[in-house]
Amino acid sequence: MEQSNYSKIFKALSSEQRLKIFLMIYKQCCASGEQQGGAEFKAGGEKACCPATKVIEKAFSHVCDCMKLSRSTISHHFKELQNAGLITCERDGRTFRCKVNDQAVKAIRDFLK
Amino acid sequence: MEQSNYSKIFKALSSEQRLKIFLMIYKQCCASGEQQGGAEFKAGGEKACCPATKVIEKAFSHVCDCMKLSRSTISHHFKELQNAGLITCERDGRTFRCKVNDQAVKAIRDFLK
DNA sequence: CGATATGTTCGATGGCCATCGAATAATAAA
DNA sequence: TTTATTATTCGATGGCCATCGAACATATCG
Repeated sequence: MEQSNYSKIFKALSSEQRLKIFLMIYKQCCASGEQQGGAEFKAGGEKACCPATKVIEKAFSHVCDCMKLSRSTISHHFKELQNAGLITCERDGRTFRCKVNDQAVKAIRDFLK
Repeated sequence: MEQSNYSKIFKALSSEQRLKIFLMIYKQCCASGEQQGGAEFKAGGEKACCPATKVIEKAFSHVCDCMKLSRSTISHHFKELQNAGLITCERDGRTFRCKVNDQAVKAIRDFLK
């Protein structure tokens, strides 16, 4: 992966709020859990953890519940994470499906190897 | 490592120029090598590669030679990399010693583990 | 249909930041 | 000591960006 792509990824994760959102999706649980009670993502009713390929439903709503940011700001952050290639999202009716991009995860893991 | 620390690291690496500088130091060779002829860092006369603990001398000068940025800007970028804990630098007379911080490298590698 | 819930888009705003050149400091060489 | 080299600091500037609220769009429910 090219340097400019890496700087894009790092720029996307350089915002503390956006990093939190990304990790919420990545871990499939509320990143502010330790401080605020640990509301968890429900992935199709399960309580799964860490398989990056898993599709998260209602990601947007859950992030809204966990973070004190306006909806428009959160929408913006989702878009930035998509633009950096970190996640892919898709709407179906009122459901917002979302998953982490495996390639990006691999790229991050391969950085400094 | 805490999320806020990670966002600091990622912020430092989110600038394409700064990422290039960091990788120059990390790899101990000129990051713009492919495009511009590959002037190399001389680490005490050797032609070493990738041991993060190695101290690089005259890092500042070499970066100045490799990049088209003013010295003040490069000085600023070195400072930002230090503030993020990615490198440590030290002046001794006219020599500028510099090395990558192992802990930071480990933290980056452990991200998403 | 009307009401409610859920996301998106837009314009504004305030703040941060990459970059520069000039001035300064510190050191080495002549 | 004078000069040249090298790095830091400072102030200015232009641009990007995180955030908000309002308006709009879309979909579900009653």
